[in-house]
Amino acid sequence: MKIATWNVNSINVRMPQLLAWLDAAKPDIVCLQETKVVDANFPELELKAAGYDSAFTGQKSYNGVAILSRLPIEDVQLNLPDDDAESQKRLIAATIDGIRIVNTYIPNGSELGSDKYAFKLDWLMRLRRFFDATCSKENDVLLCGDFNVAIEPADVWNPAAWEGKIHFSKPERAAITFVKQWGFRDLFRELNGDVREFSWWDYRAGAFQHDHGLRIDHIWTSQKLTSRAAACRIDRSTRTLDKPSDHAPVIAEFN
DNA sequence: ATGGTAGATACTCTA
Repeated sequence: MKIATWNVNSINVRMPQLLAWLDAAKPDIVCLQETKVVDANFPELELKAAGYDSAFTGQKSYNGVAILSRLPIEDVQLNLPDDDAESQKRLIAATIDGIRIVNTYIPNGSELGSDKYAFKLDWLMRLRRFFDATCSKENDVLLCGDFNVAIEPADVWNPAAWEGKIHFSKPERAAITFVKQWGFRDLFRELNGDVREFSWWDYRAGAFQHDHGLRIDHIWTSQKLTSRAAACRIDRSTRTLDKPSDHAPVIAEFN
């Protein structure tokens, strides 16, 4: 069982790359973020023709998340429980092959002290409450997506320069750690030790060419599911393509 | 010191 997460930064722009990548990487389940399309325009039929069912929730221009799967998608849940119809589309959950999959596009936060930063911290508290209220850590649970937070220094190309900046400030790291303490393991660290690999590189200033990146795209698993994990890796190949997403896919394999 | 690029939209915002 192969499960991947990828912030595609517009599914419309990335569709040719997504289809080619599905064909090459052959994941069973893919969680997408920043689809940037309303539901009426989601390319459901093209993905079905490629062998994937989909569940999605999107909005115009910003945000938007989707789950693609070769196996049946059950018990789809959209948004956090206290969201309303106007809320930003940042969470979709579903059960596939007995695994509760929770796909999130955690708010960027813009800059420390901003309204968006406060929204990010609050969103993370609400995400923790979502797990307390709706999931059991005795089950197979997987949380993945663009977390917009680097957890530890090894997740940052220049930790000294990034300390206290957006994506690596102490309040963000404390808030995401509180989510983790629900009962998750960071699967990439669990399986790869202290290696320095990144999942996102800014489009500007040749960041990818210099490997000036952050590891902000994550796959976290409950203890039960962690024990089935065989591999977790970041697929940098998509970042070398013409007109790439700024994020690379992260792929986990389970026995 | 506050640029650099990309995407969607509509003459700017978000990342």
